[in-house]
Amino acid sequence: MRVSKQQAAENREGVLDAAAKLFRERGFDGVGVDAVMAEAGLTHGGFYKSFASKDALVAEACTRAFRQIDDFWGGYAGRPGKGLAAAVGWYLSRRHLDSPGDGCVLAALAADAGRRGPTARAVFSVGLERWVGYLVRLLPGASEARRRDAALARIATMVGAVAIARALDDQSLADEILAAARIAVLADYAVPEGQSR
Amino acid sequence: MRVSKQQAAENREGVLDAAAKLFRERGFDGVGVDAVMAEAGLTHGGFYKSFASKDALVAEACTRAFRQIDDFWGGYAGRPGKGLAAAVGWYLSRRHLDSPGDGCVLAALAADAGRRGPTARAVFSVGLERWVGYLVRLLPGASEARRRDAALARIATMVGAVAIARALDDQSLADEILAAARIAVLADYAVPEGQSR
DNA sequence: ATTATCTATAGATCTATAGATAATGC
DNA sequence: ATTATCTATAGATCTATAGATAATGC
Repeated sequence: MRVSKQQAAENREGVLDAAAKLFRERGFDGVGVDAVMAEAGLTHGGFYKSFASKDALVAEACTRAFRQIDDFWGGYAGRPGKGLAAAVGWYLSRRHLDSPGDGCVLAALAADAGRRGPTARAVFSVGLERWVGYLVRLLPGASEARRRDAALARIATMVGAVAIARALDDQSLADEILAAARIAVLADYAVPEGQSR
Repeated sequence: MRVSKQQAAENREGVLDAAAKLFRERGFDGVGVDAVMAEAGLTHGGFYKSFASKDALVAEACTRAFRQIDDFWGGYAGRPGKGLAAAVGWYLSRRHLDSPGDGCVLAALAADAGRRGPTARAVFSVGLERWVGYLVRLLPGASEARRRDAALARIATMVGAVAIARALDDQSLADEILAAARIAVLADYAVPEGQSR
């Protein structure tokens, strides 16, 4: 019943992976500690040897989920121009909609995070700030301040579009809002100056 | 212990008001039937005389919450030009952030709705479509199709900005994303042609 | 007599803890 | 001997139901 120190560390990682996935799929209140442990292939009793509380798990699991944003947007942040369209294309896609457990933590859990305490909210503040940094690098524009505003607004558009599209029963309306968001996020940036609108 | 037919109808309305408020504040999974009934000043046992299930309550409470969107945006939809800035000004305000129980149902519950069944999601589809209708009337623009795209994207921006801002621990970052969304939502529309960007 | 609400409770689930178990690591 | 995990369970909470209660409405 006891495993090696390394295996125990791997198990802890597995719990975090399971939590990061399940929370995004069902929300913080929709997933119990038992479900997370079961997803990780463990029994629920051992949970509190690794984590102080469910709240601590929430914070760590979100930190982990934000790392996927780093990987994705950070990966595009080096390249200019075409990178933005490709990244936005995936973000505002049906594929992203249909895989919340592996998708953007903000689109899946921003409202849930708003109902939690300072610990989880701090993770979201730091994570958002990093995403803004990557996006600022992808957006051409005059001043740094303007690019920062543009990045913040575009993140809001993308996150809102995915969250809303998931809430809809009407698939064609969901596709419409994704398409409309794509146009708004790429307009004035991917398209040469003065060509759009 | 029994009340008049009229009083019973009023009690049912009170339960829906309580649910519409509490769900937006704590999420569907964060509020039990008992809490809703207590908020309405009733005991939980009587709940199932009025509603078939919690799911039925969720759907009806969201329908009620969407009616507030009708009142607010529908009220502005008649007037052109200046109405948009005023409506957006409230929507993207600290006051709205701080009163989720009386605020936009999409900003508070879109992600939650995405985890529910077709009944609740149908309410969101119909409610969103109505909001789009009001906003299309507020947005000048060339073709109907372009105005519809603009309305959808701007709804996504507003909903995303409020949901994200609520998730943040950092108040100044929250204010920043609200301000950035304000600029993005009003640009090219409230500002005379060619003057912005 | 009907019925809106209340009291009480069943059965499930959730967070958290206690103690047992058995393999690791000194 | 230490400790990672398991079994078992406490105490709270959640959805839903059953039966009692008492005022309405025929």
